[in-house]
Parts: sequence; structure tokens; C-alpha cells
Amino acid sequence: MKNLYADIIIPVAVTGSYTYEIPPEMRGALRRGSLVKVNFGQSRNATGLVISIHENQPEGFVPKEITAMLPEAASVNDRLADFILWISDYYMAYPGEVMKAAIPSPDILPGEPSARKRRSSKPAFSGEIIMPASLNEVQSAAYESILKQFREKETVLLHGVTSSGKTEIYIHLIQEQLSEGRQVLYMLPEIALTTQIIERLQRHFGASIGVFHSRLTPAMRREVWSKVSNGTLRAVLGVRSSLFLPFSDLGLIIVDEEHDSSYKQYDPSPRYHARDAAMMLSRINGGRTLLGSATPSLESWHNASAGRYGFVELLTRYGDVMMPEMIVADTRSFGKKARVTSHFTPRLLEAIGEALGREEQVILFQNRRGFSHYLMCPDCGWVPGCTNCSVSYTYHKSIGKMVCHYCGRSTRLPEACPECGSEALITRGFGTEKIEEEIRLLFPSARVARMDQDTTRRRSASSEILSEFAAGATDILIGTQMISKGLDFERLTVVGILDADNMMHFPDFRAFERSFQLMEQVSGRAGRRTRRGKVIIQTADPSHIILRQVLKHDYKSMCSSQLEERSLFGYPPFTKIIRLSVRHRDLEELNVSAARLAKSLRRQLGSHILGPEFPVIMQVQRWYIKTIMIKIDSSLSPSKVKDVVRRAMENELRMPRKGFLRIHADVDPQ
DNA sequence: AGCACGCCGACT
DNA sequence: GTCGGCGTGCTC
Repeated sequence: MKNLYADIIIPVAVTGSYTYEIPPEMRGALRRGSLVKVNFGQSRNATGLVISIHENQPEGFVPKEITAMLPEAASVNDRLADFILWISDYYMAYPGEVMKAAIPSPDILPGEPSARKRRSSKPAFSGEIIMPASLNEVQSAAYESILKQFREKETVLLHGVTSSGKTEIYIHLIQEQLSEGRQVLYMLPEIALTTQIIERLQRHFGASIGVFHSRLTPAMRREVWSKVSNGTLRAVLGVRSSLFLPFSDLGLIIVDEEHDSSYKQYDPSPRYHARDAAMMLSRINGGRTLLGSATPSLESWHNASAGRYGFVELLTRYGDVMMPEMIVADTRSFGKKARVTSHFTPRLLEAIGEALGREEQVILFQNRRGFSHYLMCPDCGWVPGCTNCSVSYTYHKSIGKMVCHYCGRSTRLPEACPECGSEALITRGFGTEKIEEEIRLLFPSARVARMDQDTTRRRSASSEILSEFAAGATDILIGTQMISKGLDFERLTVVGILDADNMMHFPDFRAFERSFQLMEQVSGRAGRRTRRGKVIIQTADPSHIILRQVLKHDYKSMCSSQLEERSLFGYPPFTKIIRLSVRHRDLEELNVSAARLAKSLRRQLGSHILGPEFPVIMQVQRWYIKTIMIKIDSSLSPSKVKDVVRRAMENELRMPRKGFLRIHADVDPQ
């Protein structure tokens, strides 16, 4: 009998797989997707994933034998193995890194479930199951249209305005899949949103639906993993990592709030986009993907317009929900003295005062990405930007210049504003902490809370802040993006967007799209059935096209103006981007390496390379960072470009230097 | 990622 | 004389 070998992925950062010999007693049971114990290196044991079985005797080394097989229940299926390899290839991640993200650590894999464990699965839902409410005429038409388009398209985009009842449609789609005996994955960008919606879903689907996210305990994760694998769980509500659950028959993935950039994992690798990966997973499983949003990403909108995705619109609001009154407050018109002492326009202060007087609540929104200092004309609101890259210049005080963080072009400050001739430009940028400080001075008797990365480090902090606000124990809540999503407060009537300009002029080609989406989301928080809310947007540039589009909730015209811009400057969805990040503790070593890498890429790929350039935050934990951006237009093949990039990265890492160099690739960066 | 091997400074 | 610093390279 010929020897049999298995190619195995080991959870370490290396390219490719390792070949082990299969002992005779494992021949029958071992398959693609099996998890095994192997000896790796001198004295290490590792858990590996079998990705192929063959008879080719390896040359150049003597393979070791596989030590043991993990129980069949712990293994993944063929399709999940395909998916893991696809992620690794597409997102330029080592297969071992993807394996680590996909497969829970061995000690929490399902082994022999103990009696105690089985009993623990009882904290599951035990209430009465009620039938989903029937859809109204508009929802019903949308639902039928989705089903019809799924016959021809793998993906359908559902553009449904806020409060249009998208969730009801999802519920009916889930029910349809379950009745056909297939599984469903319902994805949301954040944990906070899953905890809000799970109760509603359990009323209809009882114990056949579960939640999955990173804050579950290992035991809870193990339980979801095995129940998805053995088919007890028919539906899962989860965040991006739930894509890696071992579904046996996945018929539908719903990607809700598909525009949300939290779907993109940045750190650690694999840097995958869960929305895009979901579509690949559906394809592998012969299933369908529904993308849903009130403000779809330009990528999805473009794909739907081009006919690659099906498209369904839901433009009617459900019930009597009124959209808030949208007010632009001009920060130029309240005088220079006021500007120095306060970040609040009289308009906003008045609205806050009125709301507090009626015992209503206020949310103040300040996007914290405001550490980037940009320049602005205080008289007309003009902001200088790079004419090559269509992003705002960042002001570097130390060298007295404005720098483009995409191409590196730097230029002196203009003597006068080219728009209005005004003589002095001012720097802009402030954060939530500053806002809290000022609000406490201005409204000493108001109960104030702040919600941002600093105040929510603790595990339960964010839900505490939100439930206190919901209970009326807080009058004014100040926060970043994290207060913009999915939260409904009956007594909230005023939303203040403190610095719209700060969002719009963040040096990123998606800044306008993001600003529109954020302002539209935040607006949705103000005003419910009882009272019409107010949204006050502070800006020095009230006539800016994005603001005009926000005021009219004109998503479509935002899309067409932004798509035109993207096409003109060669950004997604018209190109694909790979962003390389090069890091070194020593600045000079970094400069040399990054320059050499960029030169090598330019030689091979031509003029599609931008940088190397310092990112907005150029040093993190004593590591200096430079980025190189590769634009892949339709004249280039993405997979060939990735091969070139991989080789160039490996070559650069082999060059002699002092100290340690790190390079990583981010495919489709957000 | 670990872990070993390997070649230069302060100690029982 | 050696203990140990972490730079470099390998793991089927």
C-alpha cells in the first residue's frame, strides 16, 4: 500500500502548508477539513487543519507523522476549508492566521460534551413563540421582489430608509429559509446591535436562533460552534467573525448596515471585509446574500446599478415616525470672540437649553478622528486640499507646511484664501473631552455623560452608559460614532453635530461618503412619534454639496456626485486598492526600506503606486510607519498584482538592515 | 509565532 | 573563564 500524505495548515505566520505522513490507522477517517495534532519544530505541538490528502512523496525532507486526530465534531467541512483558503489568498494573509481567526482554540473545541455542558445549553430561549407580523403592502412587494431576484442573482441590495421596516423583511426571509431546512446568518457590524435585536428574533424563532460575537465566554462560543455544526442552531445573529462558523447548509446571509466600516477587520490579520467575504461564502455554499442599508456603500450601489446585484428599494417610513428638522448652524457668523471661547453656536445652545427645560434629552456628536489638524478659511470655510489626490491637506506645524497623506506632496501655506481673499487661515480639530468640559460649564445642572473609546474600555461600560441614558438618568450624552447606530430613545429630541467640517475634511477619499452616512444615521436618532426632533449641524461651509445632500436626505445625488469624483481620481469602486504599511523603530531605516520597496513596485507595476508617505499618525508605540498605496485599475489583474506585491515584500524583508522591519498588506482598506 | 543557534559584554 | 543579550533562520 502506498504512503498517504496530508498538507496541513499550522497556525503560524508562514506561507503555504506543511506535509505530514498519515499513519495507517487514520486513513479511513481523515479528510479535508479534519483537525489534527502534529509535532511542529523541535518541541512544539500544534493543531493543524488538513487541506489536502495525496500520495506524492515529498522531496527534500522526511515528513513527520500526524500525532492524533481531533474528534470529527471538531472538524470543519470542505466548504469552510475553501473559504479559509480564499480569505488567505484574497486578503494576502498567511493561511495560519486565517485558521486562527476561524477555528476556536483547541481547548474549547467540542470534544465529548459532558452531561454538565449539555445541561448548560438549557439558558437558551424558553418563552412562547409567536408568528411574525404580516408584512404591509410595501414591505410585501419588496419581499417578493427580493425572492424573485434571488432566482437570478447571488446578491441583492436592499436600500431601505430608516424606519422602513427592513427587519420585518429579514424575519420573513429567515422564516422562509428555515422552512426549507436551510441555515441563515444575519450579520450586524457591532455587538451592541446584536444584543438589541436578539430578543425580538427569539420571539419568532425560539431556540433555533443564537448569537455569536467576541464577548461570549469560551464555553458559550463552543456551544454555538457545535450547535451550528450539528444543525440544532438554524440561524445565527452575529458580527463579522460568525462567517467562520461551521454551517452545514447555509442558504442565506443577511448583511445589515452593509455600508458600515466595522465590517472590515484591520488588526490583527486577516484583514478581511465581512460583507465581501459573505458574498464569497454564499457562493461557496450555493446560497444567497442580502445587503441591507439606509445608506448603501458606493461600492454596493455601483454594483447594483451595473446589474451585478439585484436591487430593491423601500422608501416609505413605517408608522408615524417623523424625520427631524434639519438645521445648519454657521460657525462663521457668531463672531471671532465667541469662536475662541466656545465650540457651540448660539443656535445649538438655545436648542439644548429648550430641550433641557422640557426635560428632554440631547446627544452631541463629535467624530473623534479630529486629531488631524487641517486648515480652514474662517471667513468662507475653504479648506486646502491636494489636487492630485482629492483629499484635504494635513497641517504640520513643525515644518510650517501642508502635507498630502496620500502622495506626500507638501506645500507652503497660501498667503491668502484663493476663494475669498481673506488673509489668515486657521487650524481646526477638537475632541469629545473638550466638548464635555465646556458643556459642564455651560449647563452646570445638567447630568452629562461621555461615550467614546476612553470611557468604554471596561466590558460593560457602554451598555451602562446607554441604559442610563435610556432610563433618563442622563440629560446630555456626548459621544463619537458609537452613539450613532441603531439606538432609539423616546425622549431624545436634539442632536448636535458639533463639527461637520472635521468629518468632511478628514484626509481620506471616503470622507464625504462617510460624513453623509454618519450624519444620516445620527439624524435618525432624533425625534420619535411623540415630538419632531431637531438636528443641528455646525459648519463653516453651509453650502457644501454634502451638507445640501444631507439636508434633503438625498442619498442618490450624493452617490452620483461622489461616484463621478471617484472615477475622476481613480478610487474604488473604479479601482481596487492595496495599502502596504511598513514599520520600523528607526526612522532612517524605515525611509530607506519603504523607498526601496516602492521603487521595486513602480518598476514592476508602473505608475499605479502612491507614496511611501507617513500616515496621519506616523508613530505608534515607538514604531514609525510609512504607507504605500497601490491602485489596481482595470488594465491590471488583481491576482497578478498581489503576486508581485508578495514577492516585493518578501525581497524587502530579506535585505540586510539593522533592527526589525515589519510589512503588512491591507487589501480593500477602509 | 516560538524556539534554537550563534556571536559579543558584565559577573560568580 | 562563562552567563546571557536578542538578531537570524527554520519549522513538514
